[in-house]
Amino acid sequence: MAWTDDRVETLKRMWGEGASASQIAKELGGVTRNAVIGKVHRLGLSNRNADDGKADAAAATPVAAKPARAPAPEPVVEPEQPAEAPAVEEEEDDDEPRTMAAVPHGTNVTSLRKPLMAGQPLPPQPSANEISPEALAKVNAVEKTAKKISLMELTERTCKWPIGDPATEKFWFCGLQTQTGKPYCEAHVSVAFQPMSSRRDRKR
DNA sequence: CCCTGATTCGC
DNA sequence: GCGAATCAGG
Repeated sequence: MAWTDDRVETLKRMWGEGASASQIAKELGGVTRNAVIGKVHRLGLSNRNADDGKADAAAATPVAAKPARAPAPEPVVEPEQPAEAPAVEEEEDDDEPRTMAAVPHGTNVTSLRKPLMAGQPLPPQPSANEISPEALAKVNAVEKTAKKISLMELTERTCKWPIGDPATEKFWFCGLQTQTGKPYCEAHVSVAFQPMSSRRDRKR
């Protein structure tokens, strides 16, 4: 695969949007994340420096300009952006055979658009519903052994099932290994995706 | 273990 | 210029 203008453009865009090298590589296809990183560096957009070129020689000489002084705690105001907070929901393939098993008890689906900033688009919380008791028990058991990872630690292979109250400190994600492609671990998949068959084998 | 970007260096 | 291998970290 060659770095066509088109692909480079995509690379720049995604990198600018904060996508990871592997994500970009996957998007482009035919390249590895190493290739992407290598290209990123060659393009010189690895790190965005506010000032480039003829800046302070002192700042450009980290080795020599390293006083054994106390590291002056400068309030470095970095315009860092959380990239995309809603890492909970994948935006790509939205054609998953998901069948909302249970919407939280009294959740106003219509009014959880902007007010809630702590909890992003959250998957359905388990509630006493028509979910197989076994699955629920399973989940409860899993929650005890969950890795309890934070939002930033979520990856495509970590269970994104939220545990606890997003408005509280006691909030984390399951974090166990996902089942494969699924956003949740096995236990949570079983409660998140209902086998939409209520009475499958009826008369046939 | 999973992941991230950074760097090196033969091609 | 390219990117696999490797490094260094979370």
